[in-house]
Amino acid sequence: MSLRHGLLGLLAEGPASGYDLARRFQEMLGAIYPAQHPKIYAELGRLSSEGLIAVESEGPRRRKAYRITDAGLAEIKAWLVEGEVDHTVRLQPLLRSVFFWLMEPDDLRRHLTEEQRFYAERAARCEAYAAARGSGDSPSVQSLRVTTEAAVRLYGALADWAEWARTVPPAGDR
Amino acid sequence: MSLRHGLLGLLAEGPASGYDLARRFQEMLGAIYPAQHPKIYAELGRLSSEGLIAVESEGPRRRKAYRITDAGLAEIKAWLVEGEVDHTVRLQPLLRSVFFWLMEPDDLRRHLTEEQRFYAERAARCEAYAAARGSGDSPSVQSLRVTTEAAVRLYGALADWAEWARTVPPAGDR
DNA sequence: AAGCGCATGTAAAGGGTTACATGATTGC
DNA sequence: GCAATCATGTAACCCTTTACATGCGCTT
Repeated sequence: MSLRHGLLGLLAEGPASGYDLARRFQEMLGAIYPAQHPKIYAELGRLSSEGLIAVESEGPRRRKAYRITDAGLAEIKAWLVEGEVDHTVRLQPLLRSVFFWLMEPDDLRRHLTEEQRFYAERAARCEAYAAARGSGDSPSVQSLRVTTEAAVRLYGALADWAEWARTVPPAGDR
Repeated sequence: MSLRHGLLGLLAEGPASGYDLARRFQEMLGAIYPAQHPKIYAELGRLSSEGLIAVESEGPRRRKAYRITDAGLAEIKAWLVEGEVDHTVRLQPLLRSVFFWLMEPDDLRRHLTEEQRFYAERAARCEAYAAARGSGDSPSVQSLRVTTEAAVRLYGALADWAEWARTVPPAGDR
């Protein structure tokens, strides 16, 4: 249950609506922690009923902007320090790689080329995203750059791996 | 639904029981694709009723060993070539990093030190696991080494990132 | 007035974890 | 005989995604 704290954290930067938060989760956090709008609206409802966030304003098109409350700020800060870190990783592409020996060499090469392209593109996108808010110096932007750096390294590592895997196994083993 | 194909893939190496598969998922795939036994037994039941695997033998303690059928082998091979690759990544530690600016510098340093230690240890474990089956040359072992390489690179990248993040932001920003 | 993007939700289904439950065999 | 480990399963719960549904407001 970290979406809860993810929303609190984003709201700590300033008020936002469910729609805003969904968009940010999609374009900025989609690469590291995707979340869809139904989950977000549901969680916002729960957070609000618990007093961790509150409706700040109602706008056109029945837009509801939430702001974080003192209790909410205390909650996210406590979570960051005391909460258990969940190190779970679940990557289908790596599971697939366990079974590469079942693939025809040609298919495998194609697959790895495509994977490499995909990861390189993601890494580039994350880098571009970071560059876009280049000079911003607020604490939250600085944190975001740290996150982006992680994403770039992560996807870079996977891209390099895919390239390595494509060339290293001496063509057609099996 | 990739657990299904994960099980088929492991059974392609040879017959195994649910217990065996659960153990392998825990010790070898736990770092990249964890799965618990209830899910595994349930999926084995489904695969079996669909004729993709079959009970090979019943042993002591009502152990049931499954083997993959021709249909099952065809299914996993088709999946590897035609199946959509799911590139979803969901890493709580990276979500946390978006909110580093909400932490006290001391707490953050402690956190990053612990993270670095954790990832370095995981990388080392994966490396050790690969070294343990060092000389094996069968196709499936070779694939496993490719997977392990990915895991080592991945966790290595995260360890490096944590170390970098700890030192780079000039001590106490905010 | 038509169409797009904003904005919020509900419902159903799928995927996964945790806790509970049970029993057989082996080694001490 | 006792404990540990092998071995399988069920039930309840939680989390997440996909599909469905609706309506407002702005632009052309």
